[in-house]
Amino acid sequence: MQLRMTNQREMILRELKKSKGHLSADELYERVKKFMPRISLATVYRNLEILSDARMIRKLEISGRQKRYDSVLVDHDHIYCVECHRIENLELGTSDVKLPVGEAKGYTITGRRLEVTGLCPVCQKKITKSKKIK
Amino acid sequence: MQLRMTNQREMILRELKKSKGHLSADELYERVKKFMPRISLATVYRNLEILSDARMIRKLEISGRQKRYDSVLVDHDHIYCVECHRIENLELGTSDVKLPVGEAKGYTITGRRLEVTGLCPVCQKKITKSKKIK
DNA sequence: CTTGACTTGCGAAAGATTATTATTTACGAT
DNA sequence: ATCGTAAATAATAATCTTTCGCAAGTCAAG
Ligand SMILES: [Mn+2]
Ligand SMILES: [Mn+2]
Ligand SMILES: [Zn+2]
Ligand SMILES: [Zn+2]
Repeated sequence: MQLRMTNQREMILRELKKSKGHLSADELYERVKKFMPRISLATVYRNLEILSDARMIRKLEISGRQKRYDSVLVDHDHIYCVECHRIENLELGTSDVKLPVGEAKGYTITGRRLEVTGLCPVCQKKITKSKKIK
Repeated sequence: MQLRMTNQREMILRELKKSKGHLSADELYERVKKFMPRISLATVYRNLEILSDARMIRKLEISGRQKRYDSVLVDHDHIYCVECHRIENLELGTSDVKLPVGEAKGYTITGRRLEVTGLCPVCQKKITKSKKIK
């Protein structure tokens, strides 16, 4: 099977890269629709699947009900705001995480998913304010 | 609001603890149904939510479409087979993972989720066999 | 026994993703 | 440039997981 670079696929890829974020399929759909009003949500899903199979993007398994997609291909971790569900990249030095490489529990290890959870600066402020009101 | 320990709730809790695994709501439903044929799936979902709010079990945010529930309350991580989706506990020493405590990127850190991915022993064997056939 | 808060079972609804299908399109070969 | 065809699209239906709404049931306190 050979990949064709259709207008839709190109646009989806471009918008994901442009955003620098971790968009869900429907967020991406809303953005792409600005330029291609007739595109279908299923097309966005289909292409995100195809593009991640082709290792041109990454599908993130992350907290929350919706899957998110990342245009950054190099390995990295994420930090997640438990309040507003914002996701940001987290660059950890090699000394920060020492994981069993090779094997553990008889498993052949292929990777890891590390998600640090916390409160983002914006949500911290909101909470501080709401406490003052009380 | 006070929790009542109903038969259904007790059974759900018992079966989750008995399994020692990381069951999804519908897996648990199937098991409980053996003893309580008239129980509703919604009751299982409702109680899993209530029990995890009450910190009697933990709801896991992990790879896969379905949420999974854990009867082990102490902090621990997981290892996940990318082939058969089995999930096992992973006890990592404090020296294994050094994460930014306190804050990073302006976030107030509240926790972490670490998921090591790999191939379980069973799936390794299966793959080795299928290669031999070729 | 009566009251009222907590629960249940059931069906419907919601939300996210995938499948189906008729039609269109990209692109290598002619 | 045109053609043939496999790949892709739009629209829609279907599926899967989880939650919701509500009438009926349960239980503890008074
Ligand atoms: Mn990222
Ligand atoms: Mn566990
Ligand atoms: Zn936030
Ligand atoms: Zn496996």
